[in-house]
Amino acid sequence: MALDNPTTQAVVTTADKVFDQMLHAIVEGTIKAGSKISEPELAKHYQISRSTLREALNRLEKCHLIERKANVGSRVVECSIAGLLEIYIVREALEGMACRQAAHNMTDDEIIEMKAMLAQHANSKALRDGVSYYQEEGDLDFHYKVILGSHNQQLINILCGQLYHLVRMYRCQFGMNSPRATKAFDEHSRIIDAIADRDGELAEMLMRRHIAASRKNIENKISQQL
Amino acid sequence: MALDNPTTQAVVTTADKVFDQMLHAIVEGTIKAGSKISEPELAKHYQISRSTLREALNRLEKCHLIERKANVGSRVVECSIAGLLEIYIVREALEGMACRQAAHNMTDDEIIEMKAMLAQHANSKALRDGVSYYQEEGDLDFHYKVILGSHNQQLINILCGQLYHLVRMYRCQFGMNSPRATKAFDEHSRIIDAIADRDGELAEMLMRRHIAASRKNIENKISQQL
DNA sequence: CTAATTAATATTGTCGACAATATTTAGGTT
DNA sequence: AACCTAAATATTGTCGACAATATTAATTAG
Repeated sequence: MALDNPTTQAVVTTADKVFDQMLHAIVEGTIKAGSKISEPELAKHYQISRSTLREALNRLEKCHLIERKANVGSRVVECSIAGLLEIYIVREALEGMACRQAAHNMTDDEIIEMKAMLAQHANSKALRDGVSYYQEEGDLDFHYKVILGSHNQQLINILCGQLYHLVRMYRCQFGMNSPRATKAFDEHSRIIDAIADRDGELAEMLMRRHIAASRKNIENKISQQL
Repeated sequence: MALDNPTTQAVVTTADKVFDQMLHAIVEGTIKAGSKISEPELAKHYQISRSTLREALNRLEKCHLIERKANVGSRVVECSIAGLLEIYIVREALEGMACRQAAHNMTDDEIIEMKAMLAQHANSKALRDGVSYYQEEGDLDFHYKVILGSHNQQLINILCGQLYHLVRMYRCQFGMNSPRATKAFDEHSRIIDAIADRDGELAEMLMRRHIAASRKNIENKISQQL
């Protein structure tokens, strides 16, 4: 899968595998949002002991994909509009800062690599045809690279390690294919330019606007539906 | 304890208690930073089974206080200057945004309560005498209130749930009592004013400067020591 | 028939033992 | 003596069973 998380270490233990499977299942909605998680049932389903399952559940909790109450159990998080907007607020702050840091800390090679990636996106059939590819994988790839470029392990952990699974979940469940594809591409280009110029202040501002625009796009859609 | 985390739910299970004890031990350095964690040894020390201990370890990992490698074990995180600066970068971004949100979302009552808290800090003996109290608990209390005032659950979780334990750990281990006490107090006052004026943009800017000033203060200290 | 109380059931929390993997120690070869 | 190899040891991962708590069902009083 194209946007495999560079921060996720190699999957070795069975708890890792089950975590991976459940991650996909939750993100894609196979395990429904808001549903209660039955440990005995899932343990039987994955053919593992409850201890191992609970280990996997702990990692899902780290990604904020499930919530646990003592002596009661776990539930998959709900996907609400309010929750989505909350995430966008966090992303605006963190990715904005990541972008500023990337402008300071990215190596020249990393910048070259990023430009190459964007050029590839520009040529990609999917972008010309429609919105699908770029919106999904390409967009996430771009944001990933910027975050990694910050060279700030805390930022990387929070954004790539936990928040992005939630972002993907929302994208899957709400089926986001907004008409911002080409516009977003242009914004990405300008962001890279700012990073290449080592202009952290501008880079942060552009990234924040970029994310805020997506958020407002959603807010508009919602208000229209009412 | 004055700055008990409002997001931490009631401690009911034994794993919770052990988590709490280990949390304090790590923050205060009783369990040394960078040290390896022996599951059999600690399980014996706390008189619990390894399963329960591992449950506690999982929560510590969620706070980024320990790091685990598959089939190898857990280590307490190291406290490096670089790591501290990374955290300040994240705080600047997230608390800045939290402050902006607080300006939008805090209730009038919450703002009144905050002003009262600050007035109390101004009168507090500790502030007049020295730097100790305000730097430690008062400062954290202030930041907590702002974060909670954002009414953004994601922000609250990340900042209060995980990042602040690390911040406290650094404060304990590096023994931070900078000469910024009265200056910081003034900055807090202006931030609250901005929130009361519902000026989110200014509130964010002031909070970011406030945190950036702390970071630069540390950077200066370090460069002097070299 | 409704509501509260209690009994029955199911689920989560905790435990100790075994299996798989890593680390250390001992031994042998160059 | 240094280095690689292999046995021994210790540590982590996984399992199934029991205890504690919550949820549901049954029973009884009003």
